[in-house]
Amino acid sequence: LASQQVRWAPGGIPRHAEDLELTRVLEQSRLEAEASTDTMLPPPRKPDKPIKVAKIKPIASPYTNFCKFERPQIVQSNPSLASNEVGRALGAAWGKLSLAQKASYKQENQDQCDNGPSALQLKMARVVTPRPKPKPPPRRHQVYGGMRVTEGATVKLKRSAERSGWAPQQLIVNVTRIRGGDTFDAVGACPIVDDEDASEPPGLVSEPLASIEKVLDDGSDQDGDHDGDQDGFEPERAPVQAREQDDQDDELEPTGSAAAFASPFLTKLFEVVSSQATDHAIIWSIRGDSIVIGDPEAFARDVLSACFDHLSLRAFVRELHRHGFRKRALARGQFFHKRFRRDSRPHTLSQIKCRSPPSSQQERMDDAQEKEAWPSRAMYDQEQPQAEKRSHKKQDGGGAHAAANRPLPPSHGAVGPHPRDSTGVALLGAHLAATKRERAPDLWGGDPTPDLA
DNA sequence: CCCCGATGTTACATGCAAAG
DNA sequence: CTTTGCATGTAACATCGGGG
Repeated sequence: LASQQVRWAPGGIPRHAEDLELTRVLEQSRLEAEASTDTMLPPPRKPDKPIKVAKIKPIASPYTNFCKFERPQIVQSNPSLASNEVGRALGAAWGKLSLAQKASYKQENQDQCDNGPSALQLKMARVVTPRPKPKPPPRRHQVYGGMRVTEGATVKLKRSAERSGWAPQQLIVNVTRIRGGDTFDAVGACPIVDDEDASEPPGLVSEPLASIEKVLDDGSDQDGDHDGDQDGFEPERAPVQAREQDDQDDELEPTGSAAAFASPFLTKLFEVVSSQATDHAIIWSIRGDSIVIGDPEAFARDVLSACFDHLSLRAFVRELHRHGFRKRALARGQFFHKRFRRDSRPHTLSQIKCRSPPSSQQERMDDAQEKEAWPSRAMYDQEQPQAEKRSHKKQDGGGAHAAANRPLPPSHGAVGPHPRDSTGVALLGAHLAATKRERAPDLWGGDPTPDLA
């Protein structure tokens, strides 16, 4: 068709008879194609894409904030720069900043977490239109005090001052759903206290313990057959139900002498978290399924030195990891383990196993024999991206980035020094390590940590 | 429309080795 | 066995162009 050099008049109308013939042929083939598709089975449906798991956004780094703010300005002043060149320019500009200037971006970053829009964000709002933030999910409140609560009710909550050490505060919330146990979801909280400075935006009633002060407006029936009973939850019976559940647990898993094998570290940790004397430093989360180190400095100063002999905060975190604890996403200083809960029993703690490196002679020999029996084991450990070992991470090994860092298999002659050493990356690593030591110390690890103990 | 690459930094997770 | 230091890997951040 292209060789026929069809000439079309403006408006798409062919000029000559040959063009008319061509049009007729094309139209006929179009009609035939349509007719054939009518009788054909529909094309096979594309396989459904894997369901994307919502990712929780971590805190943006100071450098990210810096780029967010500076990138538009660099692009505006140098429109000819490619995107990678802009990134390079950003890196150069970041390197020229003093520690104080970098810290200011970190401060902005912190503001972003604590107090809503920061000065930097407001400044950037003129450049980039921010997306509307999704409505925050209802907060879960723990209830004690034995007052009956129904869905739809408006209740007046009182923060527990004696446990949290915070100023007592009263709030009005709407109960949206009875969760069972001793918690319910609540929205629309607003402060009703005299202290105006203690105001807190709706929906941000958070954490520790709250007790029901008064049911202001019970939105459902009063005869007791409210929706909350669907879960079998009766707030005034909650303590009794908890005891009954504990008894059932005991029947299923008799304690026996198992408690004697619980790790001393876990036993101490459980005592510390449960003790009210250390509530200023470490507490249970509101659901009782994770520990919250609210004040790392106080925790290191008052708790670690007293209860964990010469254990620095960094080592404490490492010990948590060794026992299988995980950090809660987006929650600094909050760790959880499925068996380590406020309502855990001693035999439950004993089921938490500590991961130890092969320390004994026999274990070392076993390890060596295993490597000898299966020489590719070491290669497997290297070849297998850690993302595959960690079930919660991506399965593709990080794409080209991981492929670039992945060592060559032995068949490619990767015997002797680590391949990184031959690529100059080792020098880069040394440089990074040197620059890392110059950073401000971080109490949570990674950087040189003052041994507060 | 979607995905990938490029850019530098940070936080986090984990393995290994050494010392006590 | 405990504690610690060091090394390493990975994901995430924002943004644009290019390719399928």
